[in-house]
Amino acid sequence: MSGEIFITGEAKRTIDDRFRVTLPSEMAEVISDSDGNCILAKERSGCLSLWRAADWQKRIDDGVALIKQKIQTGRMESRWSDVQRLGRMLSTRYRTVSLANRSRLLIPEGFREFLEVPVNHDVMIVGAAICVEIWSPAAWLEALREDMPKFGPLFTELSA
Amino acid sequence: MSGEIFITGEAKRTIDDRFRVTLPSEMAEVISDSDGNCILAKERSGCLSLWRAADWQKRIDDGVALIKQKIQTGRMESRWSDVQRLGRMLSTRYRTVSLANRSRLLIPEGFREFLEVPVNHDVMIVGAAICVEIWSPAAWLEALREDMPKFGPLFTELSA
DNA sequence: TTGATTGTGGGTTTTGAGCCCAATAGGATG
DNA sequence: CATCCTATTGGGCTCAAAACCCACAATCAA
Repeated sequence: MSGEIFITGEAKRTIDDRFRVTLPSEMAEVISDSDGNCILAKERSGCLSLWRAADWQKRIDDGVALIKQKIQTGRMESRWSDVQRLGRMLSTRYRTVSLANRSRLLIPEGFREFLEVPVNHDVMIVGAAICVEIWSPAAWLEALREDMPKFGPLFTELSA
Repeated sequence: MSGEIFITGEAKRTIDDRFRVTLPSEMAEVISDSDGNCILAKERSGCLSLWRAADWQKRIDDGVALIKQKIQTGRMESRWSDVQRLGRMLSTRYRTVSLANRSRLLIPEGFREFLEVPVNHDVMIVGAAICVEIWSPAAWLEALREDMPKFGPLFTELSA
């Protein structure tokens, strides 16, 4: 993970009639490489994520390495959550996309239904530290309600 | 916490049609840095808070810096979904804002609905010792009614 | 080949944030 | 009481970003 980045910020955008979204320029800036390319992944229903290509690759490699190591040392039995996470990651369908004019993303066929947002409706663009996420408003509210109470403990734990 | 500050005071202001509020000059003075920047945070529905960037940093950015460092040194490999989740919550919870003319705050998109005060209506600006709070009148009354009875005991306890 | 549909790259319009200044109000001062 | 000063507020101007619109290319089907 190219660690210098830590993306935060929140913005509302609307999907135009051709399934395009304009990302906030700062986010587009950090997420895309010099050709304007990045990785679009299905995160969960109602949510897509955008990654720097290098980070995405690293994420997969690291995950694989981690699991291999655990299998070898016979520690797999108690860590099914990691296996699950990896499986999810690998089976998550993703593809490379390019941002037109450095900031306009066309949501490809196959990802549209997954996002569950109809044309000419709003999405939330959210910085998630290591990636940028695109949420349907409904899923976003749901996730907030679910995760907000965990904020304190999680912050304490991760920064310990 | 830069301990020399202890903000008190109360004022009524109205949010203008461009979502601007003018802070009492004494408060604006103490919470903003030399560039007029400070941190705006979502406190609870109906209440926003303003912090000196330096103080906020003590609370949050130190932790973020630590997490960044952990990411860089590869100590977050198995925690990426948690990092994502945390980043997401950080994104919605706060952002840095700058005060125009040293005292006028533009309430950003995303914080407006949270405050629940329509344009051209009043808010209460309240000094809360270490930060400045912006309350919707309804939430303010509610909080007062809730907290007032505790004031005596609390004051006695804290000043003992 | 033709026409419809979708992707792509512009351009233009509109919106909103930042900045500035003017008008008002109210307090302090001489 | 007259004057000055400063805090607050309202509104205008400008610029950049976002939304909107259109023209063209590519693809595919009839």
